[in-house]
Amino acid sequence: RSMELLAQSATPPFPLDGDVELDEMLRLRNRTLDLRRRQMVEALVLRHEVVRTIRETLSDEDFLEVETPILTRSTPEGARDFLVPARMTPGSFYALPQSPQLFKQLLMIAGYERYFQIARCFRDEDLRADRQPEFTQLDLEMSFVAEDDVIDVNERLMAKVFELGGLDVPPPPYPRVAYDEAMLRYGSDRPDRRFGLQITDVSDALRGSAFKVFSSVLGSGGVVRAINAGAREVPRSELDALTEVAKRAGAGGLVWAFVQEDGSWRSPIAKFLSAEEMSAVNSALTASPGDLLLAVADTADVAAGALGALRLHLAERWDLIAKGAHDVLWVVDFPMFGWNETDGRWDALHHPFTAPIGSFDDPGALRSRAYDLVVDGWELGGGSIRSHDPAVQRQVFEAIGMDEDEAEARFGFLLEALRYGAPPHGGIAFGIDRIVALLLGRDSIRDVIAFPKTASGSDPLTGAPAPVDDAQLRELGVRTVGTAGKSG
RNA sequence: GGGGGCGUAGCUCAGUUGGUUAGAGCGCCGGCCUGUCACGCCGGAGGUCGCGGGUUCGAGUCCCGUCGCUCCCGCCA
Repeated sequence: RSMELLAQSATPPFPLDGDVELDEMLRLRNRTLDLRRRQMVEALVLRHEVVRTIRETLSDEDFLEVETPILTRSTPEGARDFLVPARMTPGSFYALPQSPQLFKQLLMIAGYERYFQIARCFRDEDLRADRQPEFTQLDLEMSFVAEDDVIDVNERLMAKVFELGGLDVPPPPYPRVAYDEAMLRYGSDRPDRRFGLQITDVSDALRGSAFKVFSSVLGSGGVVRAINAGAREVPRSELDALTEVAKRAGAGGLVWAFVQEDGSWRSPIAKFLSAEEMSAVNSALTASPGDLLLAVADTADVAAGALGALRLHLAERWDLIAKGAHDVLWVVDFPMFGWNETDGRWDALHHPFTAPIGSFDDPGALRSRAYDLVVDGWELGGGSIRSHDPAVQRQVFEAIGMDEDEAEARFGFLLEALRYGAPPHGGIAFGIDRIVALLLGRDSIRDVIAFPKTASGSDPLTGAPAPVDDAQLRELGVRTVGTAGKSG
């Protein structure tokens, strides 16, 4: 027996065995070595299995995988685009796609009834644990369908995917929760229902209250909502911390109250409330003596956001989520538009190609034919039935403040295509990175992407983004300024 | 753009109210042991305490600025 030395290794900068938590910069700078670690191998292998299962399942269901362009046209709605200067047309730019949305609709109109793609998408927005500037979607679209058809195919597909990750979830059909219900009960459009602490509106119990905060909020169309946090010893210092959580989420403050034996409250605001009011709130919250009540008075949106954030905070603080518990649901019945305070106009809550339900006379009351798949508080995917009638599509553009010329300039190719008879169609897109992260219980999608970016959008491995040579810029017709570009 | 956390040896971290030569475990180097398998024993090297300024007799520790990593809000049609 003889052995041959094929290659020699220097001492690695960090241990490659075990599951030591390493500095992110160190990992990404040495990604080649990081990728040798068990947790990364495990992630990339499972990722492969997920994509393989998706391809096989959808192929068996007669879906056709079609590639759509990476160099495409900028559509300034929605996320900021990454732009690529077009050398052959100086002053013009390609945009990297935020999603293949329009192309897949064109495929439907062209008669390809079932399409899918494992598509890379790009959005030039700030990063999060679950958001990278480039990410991978399972994008699919179907013709001659309504909501239930899309949901059905995808429930069967996702059930297989969950099984791959060993997720213990009940078989489909998955429950559907209306958007309004999700916002009210969980303070979020991607509710995590693995624990209680549901939110209840207690406005009716407090109308005409002598407590000024309540009366002024309720008098101006706001709400008072509360969580019964149960019987818990919570020191003053922690109540202050909870108040901070609520404030950071936009609330003016947080009311806390401990229910006493006689139903009255031990609370900073107890002296401003009548026994009847306290009793009515208690009963709305089915509160018993010893329970801690937490309430926010504000606009419905702010109250929902603050109590939603508080819910998640308490779940973590008190370790309320059972190990191995999972919750899958569809959020449905979304509003079509949301009021954009900054620009003073309606925005499509989902996207403007989503089919609306209702009358355009009251845009705020319009619903959309959209659905999101939510698992354990993660939005894994979302989709909708689209507008296949060009007249409806024009109405939507108009409602979001886009005049006819502008609609024509930006989406003329879609409106034109719709003129030639579009089948009713709809689809969905799932975040592959999120799915794999969820299956593995990872906190960040960075851990399931071979070569991800840091939170500031850089890649410590290659040094991207980086300045380019003046010569390169000149070739693109870009004027070079000062020493912004490296020379030579 | 805003807020929170972090930055001390190659790695993970500890460093009391500011006070001599800044520590531990793992790793690394040298030696010993040789049925070992998270081996064991002995010895050793290794640190501009992210960077810059300030306060002080004296700063890892306090203040200001800055860079980086990270989480969150805004943003993400």
